[in-house]
Amino acid sequence: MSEKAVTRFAPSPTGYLHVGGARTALFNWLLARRTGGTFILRIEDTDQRRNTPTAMQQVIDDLRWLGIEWDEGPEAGGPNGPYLQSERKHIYDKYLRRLLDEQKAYYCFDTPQELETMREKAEGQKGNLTYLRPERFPDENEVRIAREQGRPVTVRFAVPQEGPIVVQDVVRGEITFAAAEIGDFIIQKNDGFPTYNFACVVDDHLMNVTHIIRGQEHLNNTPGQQALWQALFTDAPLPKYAHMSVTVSDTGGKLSKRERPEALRRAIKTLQAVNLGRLAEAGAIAADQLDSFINGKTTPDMPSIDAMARYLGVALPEINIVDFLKSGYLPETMLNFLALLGWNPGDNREIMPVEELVESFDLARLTKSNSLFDRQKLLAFNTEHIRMAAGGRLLGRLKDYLQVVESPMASADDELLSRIAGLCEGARTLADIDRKSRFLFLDNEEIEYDEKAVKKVLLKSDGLGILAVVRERLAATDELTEQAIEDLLRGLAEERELGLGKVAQPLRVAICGTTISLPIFDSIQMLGKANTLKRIDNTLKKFGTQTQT
RNA sequence: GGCCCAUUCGUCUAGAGGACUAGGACAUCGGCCUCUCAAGCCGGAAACACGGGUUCGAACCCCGUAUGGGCCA
Repeated sequence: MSEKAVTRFAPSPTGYLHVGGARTALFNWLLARRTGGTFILRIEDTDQRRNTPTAMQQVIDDLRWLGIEWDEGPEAGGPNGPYLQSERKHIYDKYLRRLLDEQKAYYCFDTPQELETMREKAEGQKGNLTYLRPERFPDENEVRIAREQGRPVTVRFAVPQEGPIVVQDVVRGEITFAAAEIGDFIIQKNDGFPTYNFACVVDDHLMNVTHIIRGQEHLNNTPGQQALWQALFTDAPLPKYAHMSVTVSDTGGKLSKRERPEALRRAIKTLQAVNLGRLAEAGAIAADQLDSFINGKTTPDMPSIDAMARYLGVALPEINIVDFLKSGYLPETMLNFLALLGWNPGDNREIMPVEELVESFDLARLTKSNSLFDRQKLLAFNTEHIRMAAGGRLLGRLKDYLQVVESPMASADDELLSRIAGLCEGARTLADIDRKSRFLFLDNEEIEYDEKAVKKVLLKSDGLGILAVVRERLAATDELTEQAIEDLLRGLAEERELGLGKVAQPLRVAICGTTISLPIFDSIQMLGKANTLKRIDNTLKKFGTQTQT
């Protein structure tokens, strides 16, 4: 792998970066890094309707979080800019002119209805729906007339019809397409902007891209792009194409952003007694918008979806990179896991730090078949990466996370957070750490008691009675060190011939409201004597009258 | 509907004609450990889609079928 690869990631900025896009970016980035080459970020924003103003920034933020840095692109600059296709129109116009002058492309003025008719006719015959090239290409005068008549004006590439088009794919080998199957595709839209198929060919050449790694869904576009490249840049060698397998969802089909709204829709339908008024309010949308969403007609934007899910307390499947961030995954987990979806190092290694991924990466080892995105395995990877990060970069990751989810723990100092993180060995996500520890950062009166926990631990087996004894003994202890607390609790358990759990659990529920927390001895020590006693008192007072069960 | 791609345990995969009694990981099941949740440790079950060839020999090569996926509509 001596050749320095120039690769690119070319998202259209339609929203957050999702896992599929992140994987494409990762593979291109890995190859560039592996070969000491260049990784370019190019924004494909020529579709005027689909771009949202903040979307590019979101994609940039997500890539940064993952640690995928680009050598050329927005904010980074570079010799082949601009890197926003919307700012490159003059370049595409130049190449388009040349194609037109050389009779390699031609204008057409078909209305959508006419196209539809042609299609139906084609379907009736053989089912081969390629565009029928006119015998004579329209001239400028006809273009002017068409414009005056208000007909759409597009430009099509005249795909050379001699011989089959053979694509050399790094992953799949030789793939042959009949030229007639491809059909003259549109390269400039009525709005004057180039289509994806045209712009990316021009840009890839101008940016000296050597390798195009992308999803299999682009395979069928490739012969057309290849023919275009050859028409445009006769002598330039083609870039190497590598079409990766697609990542499919466990719900079937390609992993898609639509899964989150769909999951929410299902949840709303399944849940009993949903207060729709409140729900609409939570999502900051109008009642009729909500109605139309529930009926599958429209989809509100992501913040609304997220807010409604939070209101209902349902967890939506993570799809976008930010979703994983918010669920407490580490960026190195994502990189590692995504890399292994469609690639492997050829031995039994699985958990790998980023540097190892870079060192081991090899295009020849891309997998052919589609793979399913397995969240359980992701969780296992995260557990492992949290373990590896412990004592090092975990602290920084945890702080970022707490900030993002606005945890009350976010204000804690580094020393405390380090100690807490140290007590969370085996945590699967950063959310686990937050969940087990945030009781330390709440006011005594803010504790919410989990109903099941109270029933099981306090109201049964005389949990409250034991708690009262624990309270007295804690009060009588001068200095609550972890050791002192342990001795106290173990002593009591032994005395009563109980397991430690029978003593520790009521205490745990008393101080944090649930049965899940940091180790109890440390918990008490960190909470401090006064708060601990106060919380026990609150608990005894609140549930003391219900002991007779 | 047309074209393209794929098919090894439930899932991700190793395997590039004899090294395969098909290896690993996640999940699952059983046990151990245990103050909770996890984690950890030990053990088990679990796959070459099907049918034809080629070959002394096929998970591996060829052809069909089936299934899944993608693109164009």
